[in-house]
Formats: sequence, C-alpha cells, structure tokens
Amino acid sequence: MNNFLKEFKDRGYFYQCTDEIGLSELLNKKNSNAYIGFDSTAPSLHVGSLLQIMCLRLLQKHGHRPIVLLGGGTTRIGDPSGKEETRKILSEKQIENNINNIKKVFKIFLKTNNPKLKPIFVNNFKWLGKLNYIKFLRDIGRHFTINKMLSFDSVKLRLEREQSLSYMEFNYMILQAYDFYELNRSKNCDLQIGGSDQWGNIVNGVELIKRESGNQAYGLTTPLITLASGTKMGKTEKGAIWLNKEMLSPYDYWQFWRNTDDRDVFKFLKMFTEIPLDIIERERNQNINQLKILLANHATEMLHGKSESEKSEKLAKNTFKENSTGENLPNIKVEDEILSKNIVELISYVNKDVSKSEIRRLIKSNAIKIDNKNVQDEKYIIDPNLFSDKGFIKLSIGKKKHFKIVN
RNA sequence: GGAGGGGUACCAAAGCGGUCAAAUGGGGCGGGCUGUAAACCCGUUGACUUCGGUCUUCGAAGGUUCGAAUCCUUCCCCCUCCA
Repeated sequence: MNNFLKEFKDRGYFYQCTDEIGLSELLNKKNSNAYIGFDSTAPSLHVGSLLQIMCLRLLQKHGHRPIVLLGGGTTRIGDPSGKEETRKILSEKQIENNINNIKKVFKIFLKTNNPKLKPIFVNNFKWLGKLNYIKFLRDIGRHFTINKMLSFDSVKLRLEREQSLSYMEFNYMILQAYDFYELNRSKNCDLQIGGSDQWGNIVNGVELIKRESGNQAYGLTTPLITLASGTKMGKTEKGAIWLNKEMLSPYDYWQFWRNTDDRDVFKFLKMFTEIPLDIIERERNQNINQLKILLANHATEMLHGKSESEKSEKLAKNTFKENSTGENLPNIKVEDEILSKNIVELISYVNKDVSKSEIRRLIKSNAIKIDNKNVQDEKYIIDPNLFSDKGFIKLSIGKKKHFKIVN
C-alpha cells in the first residue's frame, strides 16, 4: 500500500475511499494535489476541523500538495449535511473576514517554504460567483438525476424527518461536486478528502469529473470523532475550542488536551500528534497523566509554537501545584479604586462574564480563594498589605481558574 | 385554501387565574472523592441588593382582573392532517 495511505490508516484517519487500490497506485506514481474544503461560517476553525488539517500535513509529509478550499461560494449556500436546520446566511463581508482569519491557521500548520508542496489557497466564490445559471444547468445539471440526489443522506434524512430543505441547500452537493471538477480541471487536483459526512458530496464530484472530463479522481473520508463521553469533538461546556489564538489562548488550548478523557488519549496521540507510531505504541503504558501532557505539548506546539507550549506546561505545573503562589500567571492590573471595594466587585472586574449574583453564590459555596485562603464573606476587602511581600496576590475561582492580581 | 396542535429559562419538557423566578430531566457552574480523568455523591443555576427586599422574564402588542405563563383580542412564527 502507498505510504501516505498506510500512515493515514495507521493513525486512524481512514473511514472510506472511493477506490483504495486505484488511489494507492496513483499516489505511488506521482505527487498529487489533494483538496479539502473548510467551512467559513465562523471567524476561526475549531478542533473539530483539526483532523482534516492533520490530513493536509500528512499529505505534505508524503510529498503531495494540499489545496485548501475556503468556501466563499458554498458558505453562501450552507451545507445541509448533518444539519437539522437551515443555516443562517452570512453577509459577504463576514465571510471574507472569516476566510482571512482562518487562513492564518493554515499558514501555521502547513509548510510554505517548499514551492512544490506549498499549499494552494482557493476560494470557490471565484468560479461559483460567476456561474451562468442556464449554462450551468445544461453543462453540469444534466449529469445529476433528482432520483439519485434524493437518495443521499444529507437530503434523505431531512425529507424523512419532514424538515424543510430549501432548493438552495438542495443544490449544495452539486456545487461541491462542481468545485472538485473545477479544481481537477484547473489545479490538477485528483483527490478530495473530507469528513465522513461529506461522502455523498465527494462521490458526486468524482462522478462529475468522470463524466464531464473523463478523468479519474478519488475521494477519501475521515471518521467522525466522538469523544468517549459521547459528545462531538470540538465543543465543550465552555464553548468551542478555537484554533485562532485571539479566540482561545494557548494555555486554554493546552488545557483542553491536558484534560482529555483517559479513554481517548491513545487515539488522540495518534491522530493529533506526529509522534512516530512505534514510539506512541512503546509509550502507551506510561502513566496516563504523562501521556496527556505529551499530547498537550505536541498539539499546542504544532499550533502555537514551542515556546507557548512550554510556557503552558510550566504555567499548568505551577498553577496546580499545592499552594502555588501563581507567580507565572499573566498579570492583571487592578487599580486601587476597585481594590478598595469588596471582593465581589474585584471578581466582577477581573472576570466580566460572571454576574455578581453568580459571584455571591460562588463565595457561599467556598469557591473563592485569595492566596489559597478561602474567602467566605462577600464584603471582604483585600488587605493592601497582602501585596507587599510578593507584589501580587493570587485570586482563584474554583480549582481551575486563577488570576494574578497586581496593583 | 380548509381543519387541528403548538411557541415556557442554555436545551428538552411540565404548569393552564393567586402558594410561579416557574416542577422534572439534561447541560453548566461550585463543592466532595480523585489523577487537572472517568464514575459517583451533594449543592447551585434570571439580574441587582444596604440580605429587608427590589426589578425584568413564559412568541409580540394590547385588554379583562385586586391579581395572568395561565382568560380574551389582534399579529408573527412553527408543526400535523386534508385539498
């Protein structure tokens, strides 16, 4: 089997392929261009897309060139796959904005120095935006039968549940198929990779290419990752785990991986790090917490760089150590004016998302600590002398949230 | 177009004149246990508060009433069945 495909499988990326043998031969024969499309509905991707990004890296590693499609065109439509409801339609400006932000992350993850492997960024609005309806129907539309389109899961499920599916969304799969066709034509792209929910869209593309141009293209899908806890990857209680650092700090990203469920650690090491598989296998029986740190370090390093990753690890060690002073936490400067008010005001100032009622509740349930000492009284005012020995105080909200307050 | 059913907090879902800031479950948050895990147990979950209360919330706007999530009117939206 082709090396790329082998590693793809060994790392747990593989779900389905339109023609495994054919693809394997193709990839052995030449360096190929492969594309993955990304949703541009949010200003950042989250870990839910990370597996796809890892696929792109893997392509590069094996000498193939990734094409990143940021769907300015299809985002304007909304993919009905796996969606219960019609998606909100974003403004042009928002989409452009999102695309620019998302690009930053790819520039981190993908190698851009080698001109042969350098990713190609495409925006399908470039071709979808200027399609001529009649011409499109005649050239492309004729290859699709309604009979078949109705049989695809994305459509079928909606209809079965008697949820409305607009004509606009119904066309999504044709547009995605057309994207693949267009990339095959103009960029020599002969492979599309996507999540398992994209299977139908991908197959349509492969068929369209075959019929319209006679070329053989391939599709490859990755499994949907569910966590041991049964939830979808990417979203947690606190919200999505964003990849852009403006939306989620490197430390919080590190913490996300550090807090991986025991049952997922081994799987994630294979999927989300590039540690050689034999080494992962060898390390497997190590202390589970060491493995989690390993995972967190690698994942964070890949996205935010070595120094951020090391800082996060250090900060975590420091923060969770018994009686830590919290000196490594980022400074939060608080003026006397706030400090002279009570603890509720202080916390409210430091953590603006929490309401004062909530803070009062936290105090009652023993969740608030100043320099590791519980605060029980909501009228408590910080003694300025506390600053004098170290120059700062540590404010803790619960066990995981800590702040270093400087005056 | 006709006939019904429905819109309640983060989600699901009860309530159908006062005792409703609204049962219950999930989720979240906090505490306990631990390993920053899982499981489990407990507490909590509109806002503000001088802790006495005060203010805003049950699709929207009006109305009836001492008093409405609950009754009436109009409007908006969703669903089911028939055409």
